[in-house]
Amino acid sequence: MGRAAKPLLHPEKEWIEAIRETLLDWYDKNCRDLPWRKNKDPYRIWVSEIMLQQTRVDTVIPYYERFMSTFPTLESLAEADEEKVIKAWEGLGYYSRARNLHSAVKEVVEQYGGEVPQEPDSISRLKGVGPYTAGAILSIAFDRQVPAVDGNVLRVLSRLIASWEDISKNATRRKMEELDKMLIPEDRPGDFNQALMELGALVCTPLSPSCNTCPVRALCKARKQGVESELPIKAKGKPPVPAKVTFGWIRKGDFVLIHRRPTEGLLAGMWGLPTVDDKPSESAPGETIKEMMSRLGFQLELGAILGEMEHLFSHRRWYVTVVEALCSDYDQLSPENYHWVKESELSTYAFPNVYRKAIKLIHKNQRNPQGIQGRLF
DNA sequence: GAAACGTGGGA
DNA sequence: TTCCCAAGTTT
Repeated sequence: MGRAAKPLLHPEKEWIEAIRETLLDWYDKNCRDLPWRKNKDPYRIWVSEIMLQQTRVDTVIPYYERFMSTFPTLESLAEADEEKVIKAWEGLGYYSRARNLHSAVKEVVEQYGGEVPQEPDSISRLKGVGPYTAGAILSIAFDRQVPAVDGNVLRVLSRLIASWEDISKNATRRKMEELDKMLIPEDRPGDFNQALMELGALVCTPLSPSCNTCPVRALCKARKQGVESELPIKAKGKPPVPAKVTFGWIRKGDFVLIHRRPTEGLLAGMWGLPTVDDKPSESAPGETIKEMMSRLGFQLELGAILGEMEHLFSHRRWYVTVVEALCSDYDQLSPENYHWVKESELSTYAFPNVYRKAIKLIHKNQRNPQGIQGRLF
């Protein structure tokens, strides 16, 4: 029995009407001109919604433009090789989104004649389409009266009704979906859902919300109670788990060796530098090279330690040692499993940001070799 | 329910 | 530097 139980279940009729009118009016005047708002092509909306998962609008825009010019239609994406799809996604992160989207689009071609299904049950069965994305596509592209509750909506609604429920909980999202259902007007479901999100992105921001310019400030219960900066309640996530890894730096002339990462786990199936998770028992560089040899399937000798760096993922903290590994017989390498790429091309492979950092580090230490004496980690 | 899954920006 | 976050889904 939270403090918000009553308003969640019984919002006043007048309040609902006022929220609808004010928010839609505000949205008409303030909605941003975004590339996926050019028309209501469900495919265009779909791609944008997948890219926008856990990702900022400004980050998505250039990827979206590039992706849409590479795969302008649902059919063109369905026909594409996965390699090409991943390539177009490279740098955006959460790569299973791209794989799931590709597989779901193929399913739409095979099972639904290329038409994005308009029923909640059908669209929700597509890979990568969860409750939010299903609601977003259905309401925005097809004007179906379906809730689309994302982080923005959770925050905005929590403040509007002064809910103290933890928005990181699944149960809270489901309750907010019920509330959203009651709010969505029959005539403009897509615009209303987008208005809620737009308000969250532009006005009702996580930190220091701009209540003085908020169109619905007079209707906001958190504002009325003076608790807008305390809401929403969100349980803190766990800090990234630290781990030590080694990158192998294997050169042949001007080229560097990359191989395909395992098909499961972090950066699954992406091309990258040979990477070994350092277990405590084999944390010495020599042991790590042995591990790398068995991974790659050919002889290697330990070279110099080229540098050390830290990289932070949302859920993992990497302490990276870059080790030069020497190969005496390059001809034994089969081209299906390995690629030789120019150092300058390396940053176009996943994960580019880490490799840019690594290359910079290597160059710095080559200019200043006495800088690296041994392992710091 | 909890953990896994990326990246880049801002305070 | 460090932490939090941004239009979540899958296992």
